[in-house]
Amino acid sequence: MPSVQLSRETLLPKLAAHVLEHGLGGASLRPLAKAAGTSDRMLIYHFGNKETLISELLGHIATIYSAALDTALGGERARTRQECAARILAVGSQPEMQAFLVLWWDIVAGAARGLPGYREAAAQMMTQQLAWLEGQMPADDPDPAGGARYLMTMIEGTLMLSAVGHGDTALQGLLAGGLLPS
Amino acid sequence: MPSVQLSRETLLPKLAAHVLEHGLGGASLRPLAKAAGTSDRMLIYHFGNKETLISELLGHIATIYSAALDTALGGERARTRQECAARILAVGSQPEMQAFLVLWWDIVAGAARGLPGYREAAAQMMTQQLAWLEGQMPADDPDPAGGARYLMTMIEGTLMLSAVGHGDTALQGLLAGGLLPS
DNA sequence: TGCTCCATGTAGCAATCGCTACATTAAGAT
DNA sequence: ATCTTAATGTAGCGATTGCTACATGGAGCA
Repeated sequence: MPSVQLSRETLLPKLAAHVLEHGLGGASLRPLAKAAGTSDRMLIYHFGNKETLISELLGHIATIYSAALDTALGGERARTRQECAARILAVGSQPEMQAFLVLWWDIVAGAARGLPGYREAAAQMMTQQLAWLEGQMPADDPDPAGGARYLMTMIEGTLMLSAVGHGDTALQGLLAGGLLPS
Repeated sequence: MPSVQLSRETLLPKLAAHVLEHGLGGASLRPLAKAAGTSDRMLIYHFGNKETLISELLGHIATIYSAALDTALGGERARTRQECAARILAVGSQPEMQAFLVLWWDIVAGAARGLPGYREAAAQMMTQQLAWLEGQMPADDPDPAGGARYLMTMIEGTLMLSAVGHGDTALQGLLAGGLLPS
C-alpha cells in the first residue's frame, strides 16, 4: 500500500514538530492529530495504534537529528581535541538545538525504562553522533577512535549536568581534563 | 499543624517506593494513594494538589538518594583516580541502584523541561554526589576539586550512554581517557 | 452535654485518554 | 452502470485524570 506509506511520511514531520515543542510525555492522540491537521481517528487508521505511531515517530526524529547534525557542521576536521570538543559544545548550545536537547532527555528516560522504540532511536542518534565526532577528530590524533569515544562521554556528561543546573560543574571538569583552554 | 506534617512524612516513603518502581511519568493520584494505603482524596487533602505532592516527593527522593550514597560507600579515600572512577561505577551497577537510575532519567527529563521541583531535586542529588566524589579523591591528587568534577562529568556521560545501549562506547572512552586500567 | 474542628469516606464532576462502530464519500475496476 | 475498496467524518464507549461537594466520625474543649 504505497498510499499508506505516503500518508505516514506526510504526517510524521508535523507530528515531529509537535513533539519537539511539547515533549513526548504528554503526547496524546488528539493534540497530535490537531497539529498534523487530521483527527485521532486517522492517526490510528494510518499507524494502527499509538505505540506504533510513537516508535515510527522516534525513528523519524532520529533521522531529522542526523540531518541537523550534518547541516550544523561542515566536514573539515578539527586541529586539536580541544577544538573538537568546543565545536560540538557549540552545536549543542545553538538555539535551534534546544528543543532537540529537551526532547532528548525524554527519549533517554524512555530508553532507560524500556519503552518500545525509545532505545533504538536513542542508540541510532548516539551512533550518528559518534560517527560525526570521529570525522571531526584531528588528523594527527594518536587514537581517533578512542578519542572520539572519550570526547563523546565527556560531552554527554556535560549536557546532562547542564540540564540539571550543574553546567558549571561540567565546565570545570572539562577544564581539569584539559578539554577546554584554561 | 504538626499532624499534617507528620502525615506528609508518613506518606512520602511509601509514595517514593511506588515512584521508584513505576516511574514519575505515569504517576497518578489513585495508584499513588493505593500504594500509600490511602485515597486520592487524602493525598490532595495533605498536599493541596498534585504539583506540590510531586515537588515534595522529589525532595524526599533526593534525601533518600543521599542516604543511599552514604550507605553504599565507606568514607576512606581511593588511592588513584582510576580506583575512584571504578568505585562510583560499581555503585551505579549495584542492583538496588537500578531503580534509582531509571527514575533519575525521569527527573533529568523533567528538569530539562522546567517542571516545578525537578531541577531543584536533580541539582541537590548532583551536589551530594559531587561532595561524595571529592571526599573519595586520592589524598595526593594534584587537583582534587577539578579532578572530582572531571570524574563526575565522565561518570554521568557513561551512565547516560549506558542507558541508551551505548555502554561499550562509554567504556572505550573511559579506557582512552586513562580512567580504566587497560 | 453540647460545640468545634480535624480527619476521612463516598460519590461524583468535567475533561481527557486510546480506540472503535458505523456511515459516507469518491475513485478506480469491470 | 455497477461494484469494490481505500479514506474519512461523526459519534461514542469505557476507563482514567485531577479535584471537589457533602456527609460523617471522633477527639478535645466548654
